[in-house]
Amino acid sequence: MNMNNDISKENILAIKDAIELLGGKWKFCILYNLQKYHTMRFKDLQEMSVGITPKVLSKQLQELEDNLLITRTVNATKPVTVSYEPTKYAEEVIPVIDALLSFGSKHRKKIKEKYS
Amino acid sequence: MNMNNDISKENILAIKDAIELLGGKWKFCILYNLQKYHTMRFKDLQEMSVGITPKVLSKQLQELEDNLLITRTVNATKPVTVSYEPTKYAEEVIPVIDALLSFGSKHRKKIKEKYS
DNA sequence: CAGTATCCAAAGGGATACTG
DNA sequence: CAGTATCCCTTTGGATACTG
Repeated sequence: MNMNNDISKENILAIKDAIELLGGKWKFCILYNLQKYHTMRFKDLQEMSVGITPKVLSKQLQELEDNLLITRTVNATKPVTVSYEPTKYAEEVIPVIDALLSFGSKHRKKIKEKYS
Repeated sequence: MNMNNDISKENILAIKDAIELLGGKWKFCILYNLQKYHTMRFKDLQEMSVGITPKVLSKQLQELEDNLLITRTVNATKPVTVSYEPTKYAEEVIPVIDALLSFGSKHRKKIKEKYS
């Protein structure tokens, strides 16, 4: 098995990087919501990501911000609100989300058929 | 924020399902290699997934098999060899792998530029 | 060759309560 | 509202050694 070519190795590294960046239980869902509604507040995201606790949501958002995928803006309202938005760079992730969504839907149908 | 529509909820569930199925550190790399070479032995996969231990590889393969994404075939050679192949159904995952690979490559370039 | 067995460390994630 | 603090549990994955 000839695996001694750089392209394969590069590709493997690219996939690993992407997964490291976007992996975990929540990030894709957060990005999906932000792409769909464009701007959301902390509370909105918490309600939409059913089951997530504030601590976990906070951490996911910080990591996404660190990776330049979202921006965080504090609004001078009373009480203070914070809005999150996807960056221009985050558009690069849309194809991944779409593909994941498409596969997930097919898979759910397949499972549904199996047990009906 | 109007999130009370079933489509959004369904989509979120689909994404969560897909990630649950394919998430983790190795599965996408394994599937990438299997799509590329079509058939691989345990040892090949271990060498290509640099750093993976046999125990972990074994578990990933079992989970992929349970989810109907790969097949496992024992060959009556001496010593015994085992070959893994992607199923027809696994073709549904290719778009996800491609998108992930594409994003990962762009991201690696972006990081490389940043620190050069 | 293709795994399994055992042990262990770290990361991820959740429950609950609290704060500016 | 938008988090943080603390505590804790489970899952994931890795090291090492061993087997048919």
